[in-house]
Amino acid sequence: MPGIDIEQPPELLAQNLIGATLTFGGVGGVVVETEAYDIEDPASHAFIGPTARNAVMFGPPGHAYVYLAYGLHWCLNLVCGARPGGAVLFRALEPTLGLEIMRERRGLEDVRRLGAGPGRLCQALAIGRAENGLSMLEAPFHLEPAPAPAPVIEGPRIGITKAAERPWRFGLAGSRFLSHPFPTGATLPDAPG
DNA sequence: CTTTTGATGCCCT
DNA sequence: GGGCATCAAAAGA
Repeated sequence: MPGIDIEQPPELLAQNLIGATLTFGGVGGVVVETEAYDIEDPASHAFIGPTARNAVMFGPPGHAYVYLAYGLHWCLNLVCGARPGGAVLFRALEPTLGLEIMRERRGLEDVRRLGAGPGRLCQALAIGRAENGLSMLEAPFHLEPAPAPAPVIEGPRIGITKAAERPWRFGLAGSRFLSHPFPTGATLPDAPG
């Protein structure tokens, strides 16, 4: 069975999602930036245990955990199956499918910013409250593994105050569609230098 | 390029 | 009531 292996810890799943293709309703692109969150991680919504808001994170793996950040922006996560409370936040896409639709949703804009950020990504794909709890392994979602191992870089996560030093942010090396640049020189051991 | 700040909804204690 | 896994616009360099 080809497909993303969701039965792995979030920090590995997050790396393996780099270079994958994510679409929703036929609109989307290549995943170029992710972050991992874990139940033992003070920065994670799952850290405090199951609540009404984070219930999806403790449910079936492969489902979408969608939450509202700062009262304005939706953020999309994939629940992983290695253990309860783990998930991967999709932080940036390189738009490849439905470019004009994404442009309309976000207003005429630079292609590089259509999906560069968790809030922008959700606005471009029209993902919101209604998608919370849906399986990302079935239509209208489509998640396709990277055709070949992608060169991945890692760095500290963004926009959090707790455990901010944890290097659980991952990006496609050299991509021009990241939400924010990575620290120069930051690479993974198997990445080309 | 950088830093700063306002908008805004909901969850938890 | 406090705090937040964000974004865009504005202003300075």
